[in-house]
Amino acid sequence: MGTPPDPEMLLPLTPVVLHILLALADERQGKHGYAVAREVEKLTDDRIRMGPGTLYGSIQRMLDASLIEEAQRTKRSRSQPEEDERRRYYRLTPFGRRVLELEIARLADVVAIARRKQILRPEPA
Amino acid sequence: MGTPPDPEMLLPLTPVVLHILLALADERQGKHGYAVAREVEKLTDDRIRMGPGTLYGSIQRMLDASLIEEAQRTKRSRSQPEEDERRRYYRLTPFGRRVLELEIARLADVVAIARRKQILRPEPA
DNA sequence: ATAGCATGTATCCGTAACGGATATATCCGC
DNA sequence: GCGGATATATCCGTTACGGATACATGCTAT
Repeated sequence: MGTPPDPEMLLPLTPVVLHILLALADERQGKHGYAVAREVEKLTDDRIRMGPGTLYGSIQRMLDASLIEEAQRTKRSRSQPEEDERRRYYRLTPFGRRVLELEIARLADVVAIARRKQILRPEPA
Repeated sequence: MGTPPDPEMLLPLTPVVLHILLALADERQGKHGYAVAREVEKLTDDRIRMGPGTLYGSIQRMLDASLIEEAQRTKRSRSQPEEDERRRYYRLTPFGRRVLELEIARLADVVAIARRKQILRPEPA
């Protein structure tokens, strides 16, 4: 029934949304919100930090846009039988994955343009 | 008197601000607002379009942040003695240039992270 | 055991950015 | 001199961000 959404329409992503998608990109099982925030800080060497307002507000908007979905809690091994009940896990939807791919391709273009205009010094090692 | 501003504090740039800086990056003489908008559309293959609100609002904010400055109108040759009086020219400040460099370096890092996570297909030619 | 801190989620709300609509004036080609 | 592209300016509704606050749970050291 719903018209399949055009991923291009969501571009450009905001930096926050991009980094959340990136933080979730290699975790099939998903991550919970707080872990996403820590991953973003780690990936960006603390240059991007997310307070709770930004984090949970963005997650809600991304759920609404079907970029991510809530994932089932995976059962742990006998050695780790219990897990923090408060956690809510999220993972990329296939749609979110495509949006991420397109956004990264767009950013690669931007960097290429900047190189042509000699914004960057030599090639990064 | 004024404390020298830390360029890192302005990052990450919004996509609009980034593209305006990029459009001005290789023009020492500066460009006028409307020409900036057309350059951005050209550079992004029409994926980013700027209406007047976004364009002039962003220019004003960038002036306030000292990322750009108004440039003197350059005298034209005898064969082109007159020029559209309405135009206002802008160019990067040294500070704006540094901010642009840092932002591009940051984006290059983001793309590199995405490659590590196998978001992108092979190397772009 | 309990105090203290990190973990974890949620909401509120002020500020800023975006972006369409509108207005107005000038330039250029016919 | 008409019409469309050029050029700038302002207004204002919508959205995203981001700090503050709140509150509950898990962990660890004394």
